[in-house]
Amino acid sequence: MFSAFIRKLSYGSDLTEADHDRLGALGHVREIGARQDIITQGERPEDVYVVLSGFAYRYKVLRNGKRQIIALLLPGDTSDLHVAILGVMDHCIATLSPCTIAALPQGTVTNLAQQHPRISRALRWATLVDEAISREWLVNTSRREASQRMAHLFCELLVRLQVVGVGDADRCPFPLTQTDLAEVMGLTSVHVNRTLQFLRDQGLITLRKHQVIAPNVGKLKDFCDFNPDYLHLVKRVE
Amino acid sequence: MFSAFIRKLSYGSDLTEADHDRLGALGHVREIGARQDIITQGERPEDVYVVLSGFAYRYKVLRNGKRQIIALLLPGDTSDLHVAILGVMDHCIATLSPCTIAALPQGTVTNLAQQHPRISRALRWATLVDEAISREWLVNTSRREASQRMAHLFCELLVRLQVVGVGDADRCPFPLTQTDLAEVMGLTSVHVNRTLQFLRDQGLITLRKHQVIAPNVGKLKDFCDFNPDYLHLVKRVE
DNA sequence: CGCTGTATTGACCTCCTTCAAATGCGGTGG
DNA sequence: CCACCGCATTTGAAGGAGGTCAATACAGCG
Repeated sequence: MFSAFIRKLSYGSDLTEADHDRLGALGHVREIGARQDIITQGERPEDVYVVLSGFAYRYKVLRNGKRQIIALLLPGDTSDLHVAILGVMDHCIATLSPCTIAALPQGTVTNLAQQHPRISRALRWATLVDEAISREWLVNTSRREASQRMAHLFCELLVRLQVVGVGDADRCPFPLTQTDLAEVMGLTSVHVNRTLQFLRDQGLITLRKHQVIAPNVGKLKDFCDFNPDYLHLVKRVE
Repeated sequence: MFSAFIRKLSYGSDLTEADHDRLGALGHVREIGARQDIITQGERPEDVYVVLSGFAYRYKVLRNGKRQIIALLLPGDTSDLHVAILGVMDHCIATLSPCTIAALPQGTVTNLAQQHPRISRALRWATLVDEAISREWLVNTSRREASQRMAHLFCELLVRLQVVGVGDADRCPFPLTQTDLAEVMGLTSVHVNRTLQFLRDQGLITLRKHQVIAPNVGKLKDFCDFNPDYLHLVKRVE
């Protein structure tokens, strides 16, 4: 049940079997339906959340009603580990598809990190990767036009999901509607629709039945100049 | 010399006088000229950098030559505290104006955090704020049009600089050229120029002699719907 | 006083938005 | 099995925000 979480963290640190066991027996696990808020802006978070299955996301709403999805939380991803320090959430986290979520009390995480250096390292690594992804998204929305921007997102998803054992090298689940996708990409849903048609015509991406299929992943990566370095997935050699 | 750093961290934790002293005697300080790379993509960072004076920034370059500025590092800001974990930089850090920079060996930071819980807390707070800013920038470029986007940046800068005692409530140094500003905003320099004219005509912002002046800060904040919560500058009450 | 980099302007183009309507589709109840 | 509902996708037409290219003005500096 925690396999995605453990698989992901393994990229950040050489975890032992004992570490796996510790990570696999954490917190209070529950199922949450699709499109439910887990925590909202202004709230004071008590727990750290780990997505065990399903897609969740972070978002912000502007006063004019526009929404922006800031991050996708895939299986293995967590909400902010130290978030208690900030006191109050400056954005919301919600589910996109039905999710399995583990809620760990802040103290559990702190203890775990203090007592087990490899886990501590893995968690800090995960935090840094989240930041790196956030930076890449900023570049993506600022400097790539719609079609490449969207292709880049799909490349990222394919890699991130592959890491946690979801989907395949050339296909993966994708529970977002085109409207959701528009809120990720900083576009309108109309333009998302047209861009998807373009990508399909080019043989780059097909979106069907809540699944993304990339007939030719190499071509897709070339098209958007995808460089996965920012995901920091290389097994470290020290 | 470390006053900006200490002032900033004071917002994240109740530092003692002793903590101030510890923070004020750190690392190797040097002056760096304007527009110098401090560390570049692909490099393996040894040190953590603290900006003591001047403006620095993070940026990424795409293969098509387009650049995007991902973050501004103002006095008191640091490069990534745990960056050694990632191994390799996925972006560059460079100076914009002449800067005073302190370079702390990774180990110094780790020890400091381990031995002094208040400092540890302050540093983690600073990291979280950086992330929050990054998220807000994503929203800003994705969902606000040029004039509001730019106004929002200036609001943020005024607040952040105020915190570290640089500038004034309605004015602050601004060493960016319009081309730099374009790379921050995800626009072209031509459009930045026209947008600045618009903002000036509206009496919102004047940019002169490497200084930003906001004749009416309230009006500016209203114009772009600025909500400083994401900077998490409220002194905590626990 | 000339040089170099930055700011400014104009004309034109295109990517993306807006608004509104039409089509498709999965699920539900009869 | 079909009719219907609500939601998601698709399409069209028109407009606007911002990009591109290229020339000009300006300012700081040696």
